[in-house]
Amino acid sequence: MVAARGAAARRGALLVLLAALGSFRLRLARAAASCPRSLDCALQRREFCPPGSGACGPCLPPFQEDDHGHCVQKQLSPSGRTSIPGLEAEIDFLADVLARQEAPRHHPLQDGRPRTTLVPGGSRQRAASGLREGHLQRGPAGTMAASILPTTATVQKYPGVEASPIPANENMVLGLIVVCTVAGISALIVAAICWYRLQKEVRLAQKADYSPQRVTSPLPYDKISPGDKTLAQSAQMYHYQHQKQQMLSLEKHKEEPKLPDSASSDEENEDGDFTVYECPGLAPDAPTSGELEQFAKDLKHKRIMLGFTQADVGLALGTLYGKMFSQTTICRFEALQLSFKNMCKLKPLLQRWLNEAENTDNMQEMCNAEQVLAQARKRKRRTSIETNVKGTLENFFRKCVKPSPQEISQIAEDLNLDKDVVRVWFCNRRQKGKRLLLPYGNEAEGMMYDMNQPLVPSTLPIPVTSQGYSLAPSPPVYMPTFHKAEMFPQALQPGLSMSNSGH
DNA sequence: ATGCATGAGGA
DNA sequence: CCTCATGCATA
Repeated sequence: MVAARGAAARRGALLVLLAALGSFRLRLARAAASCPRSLDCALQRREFCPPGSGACGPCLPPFQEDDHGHCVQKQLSPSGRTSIPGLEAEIDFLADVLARQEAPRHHPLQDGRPRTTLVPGGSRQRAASGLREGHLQRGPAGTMAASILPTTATVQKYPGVEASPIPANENMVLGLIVVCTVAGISALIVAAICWYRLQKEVRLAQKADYSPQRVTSPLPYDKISPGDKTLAQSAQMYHYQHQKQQMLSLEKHKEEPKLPDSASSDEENEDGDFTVYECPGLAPDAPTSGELEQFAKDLKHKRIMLGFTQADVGLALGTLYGKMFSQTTICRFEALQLSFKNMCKLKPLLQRWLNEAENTDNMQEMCNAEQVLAQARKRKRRTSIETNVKGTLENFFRKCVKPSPQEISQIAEDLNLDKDVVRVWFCNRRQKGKRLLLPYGNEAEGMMYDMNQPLVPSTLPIPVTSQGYSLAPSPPVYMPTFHKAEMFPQALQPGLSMSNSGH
């Protein structure tokens, strides 16, 4: 049984590695697309240069720089009159043959150019070497290149051979030649394209394959690539993560600030769920709202420039600092949708990641995979609440943000929902409301932060961030007036269910 | 990007 | 039971 588990675990680890590899390639390709130069260039420098900066250096042989400073493949460039020397030579050759047929006796060669030498061969040679390297993907490209190229070669001979015995049908021969030429050209082009793709793949694969050996991450577990070891170590990692997390959270005691003006003064004391101010002293760096926002924007921008996804970042945080985060969290961070306190807590980590990601060439810290084994518990299936029901809930929420258990039961009954679902819905709705309600008005009265930054009208209750997403979209954001809920004590009589449409 | 869910920690 | 931080699943 233990053996079986080991084998299964190994399989799992392998799968995960494969998946990671796949995503890594994808990312590379994505990043490459944004690189104004060639993929080769980027790979050589092991980074992708930002568009506009000429940091990539000159284009490499198979590419050529165009007017916009992009590296393009010569064959593909539409204006590229320099395209494929081999092709032109072949065309010339065919033309010669033709000419010789038409006027065999007259002027054997109109010009003295020795034009038979075909191609310096760059393209084909490279294709061959590419094939040699790429045993993995040789399938389609390999067979194509192998079968098509010889074909063109043989085709070229035919005109000469056939044409002399049949001098009469010159038109036919001409047509044949044209057809063959066209076929040859297109075959060459296809082969070139295939070769290019193949090359790309091969390089990516190589890069990805080498990477595990170069990885050096601060954690002791990162040599892990062999299966079993991975698992054992990830288990350790888990403990480590939790411990570290707890330590982290212990050392920070910043509190979420209350939004300064809008909401009247003293409601919501019975629950005290807003702690009013943050304590100034304890945060290591106490970012201001402006800083946070700026940082979030920065992070997003650079992350994208570097070709990472939000999930990558979350995973990388795990391998870098032992605390992993989901795509969701990174997303919410970038969108400033976390509580101020939460933002403050996450910022240093992300800051560190950003530095790391910018200044280091090994971009695969995130290839670690441990999320699999963390998946053990069964989760309640997500209940999807219908829109109209949601509307009703919203109505309830407007009247009372925190219904009592009885009220919750009542609502649940009315809406034919599970009580827990309703409860959780209210919890989440409150959470959301709070998020929307107080963006980052952290400058609690005492400390006015830098006034030179008109970034966010953080004193306003309406969250409008400079990122352009207005957080008050179609559904009118119900600013929960966090009153004591006494206005709605007995409101939940059975008959009250609005839209008494019955069920 | 978001909606519903979980779980820790706090009364 | 709540809040809060966070995540899976999905729109």
